[in-house]
Amino acid sequence: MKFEQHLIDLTIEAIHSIFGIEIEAKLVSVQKTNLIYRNEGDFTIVVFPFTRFSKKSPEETAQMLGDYLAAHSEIIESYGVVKGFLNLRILSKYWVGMIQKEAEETALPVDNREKILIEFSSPNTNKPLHLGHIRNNLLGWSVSEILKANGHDVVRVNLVNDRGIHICKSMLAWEKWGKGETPESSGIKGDHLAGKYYVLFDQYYKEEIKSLIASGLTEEEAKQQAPLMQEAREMLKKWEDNDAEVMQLWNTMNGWVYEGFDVTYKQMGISFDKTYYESQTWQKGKSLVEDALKNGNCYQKDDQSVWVDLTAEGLDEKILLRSDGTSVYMTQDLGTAYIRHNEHQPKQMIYVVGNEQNYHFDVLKLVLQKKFGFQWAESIFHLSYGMVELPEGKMKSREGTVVDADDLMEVMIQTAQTTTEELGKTLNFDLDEQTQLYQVLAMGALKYFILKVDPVKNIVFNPAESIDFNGHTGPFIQYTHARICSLMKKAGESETASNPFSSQTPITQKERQLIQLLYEYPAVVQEAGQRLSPALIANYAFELAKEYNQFYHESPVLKESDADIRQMRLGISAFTAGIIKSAMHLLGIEVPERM
RNA sequence: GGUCCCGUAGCUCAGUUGGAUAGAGCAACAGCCUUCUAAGCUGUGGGUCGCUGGUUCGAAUCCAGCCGGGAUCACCA
Repeated sequence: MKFEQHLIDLTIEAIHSIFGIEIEAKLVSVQKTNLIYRNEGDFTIVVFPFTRFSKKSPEETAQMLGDYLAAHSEIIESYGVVKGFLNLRILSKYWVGMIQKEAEETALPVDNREKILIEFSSPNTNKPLHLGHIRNNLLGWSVSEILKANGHDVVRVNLVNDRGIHICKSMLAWEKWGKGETPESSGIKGDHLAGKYYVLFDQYYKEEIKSLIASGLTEEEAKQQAPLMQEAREMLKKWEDNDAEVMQLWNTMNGWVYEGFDVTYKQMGISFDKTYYESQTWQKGKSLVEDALKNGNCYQKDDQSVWVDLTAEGLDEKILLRSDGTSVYMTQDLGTAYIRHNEHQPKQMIYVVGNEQNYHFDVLKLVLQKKFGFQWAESIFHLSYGMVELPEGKMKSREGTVVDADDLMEVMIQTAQTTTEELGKTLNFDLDEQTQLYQVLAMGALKYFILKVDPVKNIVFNPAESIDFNGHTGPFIQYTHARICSLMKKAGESETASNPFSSQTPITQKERQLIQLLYEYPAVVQEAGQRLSPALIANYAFELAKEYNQFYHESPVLKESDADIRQMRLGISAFTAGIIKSAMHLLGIEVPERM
């Protein structure tokens, strides 16, 4: 920051001149003045570190420093001392100019052209998306938008887990109890249809286990020997052998699921640049492991299973190939990472995956790097996020306590509609506009609710109470934007000022705060990019909207007289609307022009 | 048990490289719509920043130990 730097330089000079001591810039702390003391300054210098050699009290030291700075800098209007804090008030005519220049200098790069791959969503094809996926998808989308805003070349990637025993269960159940039923014939969305049969499988499977246990088997034995499970395994085997009939069923059912996912993703407002399917990458992992076995970086046990030893790295031994030679989750992920890196050569590979898989990614990275010798594995970053839990505890798909993504979004839209109608906001909206608005508000509320929380934290989600439209919410910010739009419209085109901040215009305290906040936006986006944190953007947007609302209410009605002030306020409003729109875009949230 | 994460107001969350009297929203109470959108604004009440010690002029923030909650340590994905 140029402005802070100027004050730091000046302070170093002052210390040298007053006390005859050269100090390091590190010792000088310049910060925005705490809001409580804003009436006496814009910036604050902390003088405690100087008392060591000033041999005076903090107050006296601050006083001396203040005297010097006021005498030697033309930009300082006045200063005040509170304990060891020196508060500096900057002359308005300099303040606006400098803060504007600063913003230009920290402006976001248009082009950083670092290629960054980001994987998110990663669904299974045996059931529809749920609340957990919603957090994942929103995070992934927002982070990728933030990285784009920082000038990076972002590739959004989805990895569909389309093979394995889980989808075979759905297929088997459909063959047994639902043959002939299609999304068209039943009117059920494709992914929900697959999910229906997955649940059905589990029900009958449980019954089988129960009766087997009753006939004297242990629970373990029962689980293994249940006829349904054995049939599912056979089906998986047939799938791996490329059996024509099974493959056809697999293709059909997965096709239904993808159609269903498309609808959900569209409703969520997200999309991908590339979709990978595990059915197309799992073999690569297997061959990588086989190579490592030959090179002695993995080892084989007596039962033919293949392992990797990570005890030297402080982790455990990890299985990579089962005794029957088939691959496990880790094996597939190794292959996928390899293929992806070869295809894109990215500078960084981000995986948006829940924190329950922290260990998995530690292992993945270590194996690639230390055992397979791929230096690029360093570029793997696991963007880990906390679980979404319900008030009753964790969601359990088998107990039917999962919150379905489609259902939740539907409920949100209905709530948006009732709330809006109760307020009588859409009386002169036509039907299309109404539908559009409810959609935008509902998704805004949901997305904001999820994204405003730091990703590392778990979220407790109460479907009935959690999502509101008042207060610290997406709709509040959307509302602020809509109100500005309406204001600008009334003011008329001619008055949308291009350069609102003429240095002659007097500025109130509230206006200073708001302007300062507006110009911080690029820095916030940069930090959000470094920390991969949509929450930073979300909280900034709220603060800005709130600040604007206060400004709006404090400002007297704009009359035709006072053209300068009127012009400036309109300028601030237009500027605010622009930043809100941009910030919300980074969260994947649309802002309506009226609501 | 080992490793990792979390703990801030009744609830949901912010809290910058350590800085001033720890902030919002919700909920509660009291006000504000002849004037640019009241999904808003203003005010009141509400805190042992999990506990204890350490470093520092100064700790919610850094360090150590403990307490509480969660995740993970599968021939599941």
